[in-house]
Amino acid sequence: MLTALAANKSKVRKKGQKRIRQPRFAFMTKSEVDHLEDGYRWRKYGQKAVKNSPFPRSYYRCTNSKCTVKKRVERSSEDPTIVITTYEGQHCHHTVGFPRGGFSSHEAGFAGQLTPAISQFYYPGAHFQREILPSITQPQHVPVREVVQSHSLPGPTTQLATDNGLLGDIVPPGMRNT
DNA sequence: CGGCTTTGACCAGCGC
DNA sequence: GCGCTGGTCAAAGCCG
Repeated sequence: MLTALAANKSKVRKKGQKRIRQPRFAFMTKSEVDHLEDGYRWRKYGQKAVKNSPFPRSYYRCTNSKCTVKKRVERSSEDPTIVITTYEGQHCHHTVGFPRGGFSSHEAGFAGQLTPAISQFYYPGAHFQREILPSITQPQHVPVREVVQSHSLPGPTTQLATDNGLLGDIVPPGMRNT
């Protein structure tokens, strides 16, 4: 890389903004691909190596300018075949035409009304099982929603989810009665 | 040509 | 108070 260029870049830089706490939803998907189609279009804006995992974490943002939903995608350090997708925020729009996948408008609309990641259950070619942990159905003081999805046995993944503590996410009011 | 990915650096929060 | 880590930005490059 050109150092001169890098120096020039640093001059114009001014980022590192606040960290707004938004509702997050974590999903565990057993898949060989990192980026699962969920009916929305995502733009990758960053990738970082995280401490607890040998695999880098990718950061995506919804391409819809009016939509502030973000998502993090990382692989489980214990089972590389498990992809942990964490959604932050809620979509303020329906899915786009699903240019790259096999989504029907009905399913896409359904996903848009619930949570984007739910649509992953319809990921073509994979049979996902959704497992909602007790803390979800019976939210108490901490509105935590933990969803584990896998197209294999949910047992190990459930264990993983709890062990890693990666799925402790806040559920927005509108999401609880689903 | 437009959109998306890559990549390095910056910033803020948190823990020690 | 300092250092570490995570999260975000923005320019350049690549691809369709």
